[in-house]
Amino acid sequence: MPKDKSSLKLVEPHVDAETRVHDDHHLSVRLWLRMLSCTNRIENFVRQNLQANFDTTLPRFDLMAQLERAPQGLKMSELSQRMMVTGGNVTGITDGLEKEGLVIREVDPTDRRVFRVKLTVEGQKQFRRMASEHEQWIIGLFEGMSVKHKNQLTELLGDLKQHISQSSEE
Amino acid sequence: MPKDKSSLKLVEPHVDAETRVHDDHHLSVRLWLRMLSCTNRIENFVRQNLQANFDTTLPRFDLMAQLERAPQGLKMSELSQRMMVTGGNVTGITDGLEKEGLVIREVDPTDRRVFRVKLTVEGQKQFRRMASEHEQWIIGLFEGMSVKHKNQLTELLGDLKQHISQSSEE
DNA sequence: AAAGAATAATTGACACTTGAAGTAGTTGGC
DNA sequence: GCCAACTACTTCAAGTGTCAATTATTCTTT
Repeated sequence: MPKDKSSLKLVEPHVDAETRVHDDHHLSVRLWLRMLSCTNRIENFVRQNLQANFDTTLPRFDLMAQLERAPQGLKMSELSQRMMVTGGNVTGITDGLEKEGLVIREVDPTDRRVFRVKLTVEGQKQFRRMASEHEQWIIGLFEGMSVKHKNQLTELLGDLKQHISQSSEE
Repeated sequence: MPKDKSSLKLVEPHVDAETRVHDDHHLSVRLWLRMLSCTNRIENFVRQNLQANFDTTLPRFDLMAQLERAPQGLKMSELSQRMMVTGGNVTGITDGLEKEGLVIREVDPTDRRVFRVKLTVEGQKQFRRMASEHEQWIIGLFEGMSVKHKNQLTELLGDLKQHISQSSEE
């Protein structure tokens, strides 16, 4: 167990080496746990509202949201990538939505391995109804926070996202 | 209330009074999506590492983490609350861990409805091994970020958590 | 053109998650 | 004491998620 991590970061100069290491280690974990906790709360809130008000689920909503901003349709693999889930998963969710007539698989004429998934007219209608309520929920959850703080938070998370991409791709 | 249908999209910057309000509304949604994206990436990273290095899962790890800081054991309902998941879920995860001898259900002598769930000695050993690696993963993911920014982020998320608690409890 | 590698999507096995319904134990008012 | 309401936990069905294996198609190489 390495005790010497002093090379890690610059820290306030008034603490001794041991405390510095200790604090620095736990700082990241604490931050992560807090982030997770916030996200989970919001996610649960949204999930419950989607269920109660529209009898649908977050993944379905997510998939439809991706399609809404891609009117030309998306390949299954593109959906998988954008939703950050595996391909097998996308198959299942698409099956469900297609069965309800909200989404359609169209064969790509240039490559018969590919499906282009699109929102149906019905799907567009339903999504728009959901999206505008969804926006209100989110605005409500964040309304206790000033615009300035929201911007700060957005920016910090942007940085984080950059750094993560580097660290986790090997 | 805006009849605007493009609620989830990022909008190109037209700059007039109307659009500014519009953007202001979208600020919260954008923030939320970014937060979700960061959390998902980290969570996926941790999940994969837990699977690859310890052949276990995040929920199992989570449950054991809760027990580790409660040596007197926890009731199923307490676990459910702390992990922010439903009771039925905790039953399943506990079943699995108990079957592997990492966790044990002890009957509470004062109330025969409740179980006190505890880590076994074997469970403690395994958890400590996992926890110290887990900490390194997290530190690694966040190491691109300065201590100052980590502190800022932690504080902003703390505020957010407060505000959310108020908004989402009715 | 045929063999082999690569890509797109699906399938199946298993784990997690919720919500609703069910079982067992406890509590409080009569 | 008794019974209704409440609490703690489990069970079940359906949806979500992963990974590994499979099928179908396209690309590459010869």
